[in-house]
Amino acid sequence: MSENFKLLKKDGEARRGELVTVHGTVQTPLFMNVGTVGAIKGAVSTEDLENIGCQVELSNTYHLHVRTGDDLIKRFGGLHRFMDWHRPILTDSGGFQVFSLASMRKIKEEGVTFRSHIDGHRIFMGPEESMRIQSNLGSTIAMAFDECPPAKAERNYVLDSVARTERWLLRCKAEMERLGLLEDTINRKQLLFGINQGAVYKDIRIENAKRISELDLPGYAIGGLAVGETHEEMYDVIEHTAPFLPEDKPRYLMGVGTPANILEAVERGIDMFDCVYPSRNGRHGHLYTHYGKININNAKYAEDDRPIEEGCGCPACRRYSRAYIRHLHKAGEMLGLRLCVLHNLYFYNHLMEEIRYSIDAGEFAAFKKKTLADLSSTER
RNA sequence: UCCUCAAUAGCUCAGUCGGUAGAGCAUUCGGCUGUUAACCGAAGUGUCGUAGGUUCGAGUCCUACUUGGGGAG
Repeated sequence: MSENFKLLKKDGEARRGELVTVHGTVQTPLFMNVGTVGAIKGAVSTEDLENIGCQVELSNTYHLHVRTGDDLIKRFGGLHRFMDWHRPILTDSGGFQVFSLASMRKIKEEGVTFRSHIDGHRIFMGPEESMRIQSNLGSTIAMAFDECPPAKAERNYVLDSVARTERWLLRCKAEMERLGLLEDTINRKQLLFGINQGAVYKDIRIENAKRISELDLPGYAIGGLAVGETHEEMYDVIEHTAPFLPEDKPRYLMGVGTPANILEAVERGIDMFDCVYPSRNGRHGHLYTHYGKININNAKYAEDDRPIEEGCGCPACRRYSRAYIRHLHKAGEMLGLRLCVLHNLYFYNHLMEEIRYSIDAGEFAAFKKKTLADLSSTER
């Protein structure tokens, strides 16, 4: 049994677990709230996150390195102290930016050269650089530096890319071990998670999963999904790959996804999620409810006196009407964005709580079926 | 009273040499999956102030009128 992860119960392939870290223990399955630059976009404070029931906050290595600088954050005692958030933080390695900033980077064996998206200056990041930055940030969980190939990537490219990402993983592990011994390292118990890749090629995914599992890392992620493939392809990859990741380690599906995606992935043995959807869609006025998504900008809500979702305990639903929130959006008021983001984050964290209860009760399959049906309902 | 400038989409305005109209915003709807995203995309909307005239053809040139801005008295 891993010292950091306790698998409490299985209900089919769905898992209830507990992840123990130096920043506290969190309950899985869980959703991590994406705050790329050390803030959830939409004027959401760490106090808000606590009130909403957020267990883990996620930030980004590349973005914090470019602005304001991980060295500065280290001088503040790390990201936890800098942003005054004391529950776990997971830092993404910058690997996703290899994908999302594809037009401004060049990949080599040593690492990746980026053009800064801020001012165009040259930035080199390889496994060691990513580990050092994440060490400076002092995050609870550091992600391995990987390449995230697009879904449509050709098989031979993916084979080369995955092999390189595996070599990078060994370098990440070595650098992490070295940093863990240094006197001035902020979090010497930082957990390194490896990342499975292989696009939609199941055999590549499986072979990669087997090899990285041998490294006995404290957690493993499935990356490179939700980047252009269909939902069916994504579920298929998860279903066939997850069994080859260690049973006694947390499994994190990176960047996913919709409430339905999460239910399907939990059913296939995933424990951790993150996605920009609740925050980004919130800013864009798209709100999640148990009865489907609503676009608060739609004219039909102009005189709707109901809350976003009846019975929701979020700060927006406890006080404000759809009509008022729509008005705020239309007026370009930041409060409109904020209330929508708070609602969506609450919805996601609350959904995870419901998932955990249902697994505890051994009723996940029924819960999933009912929730999926409700989510596709047209009653708003 | 005279001189002058203007009048085109809901709003603010483009509109070439005369060839039957466009933009931004607004409106309506859609998209966003380890955030380059309070973003991006699509759609709808016109008696071109009114009435005449010139011309094969007028938003465009001419005349009168209406309304508004500025100026003179």
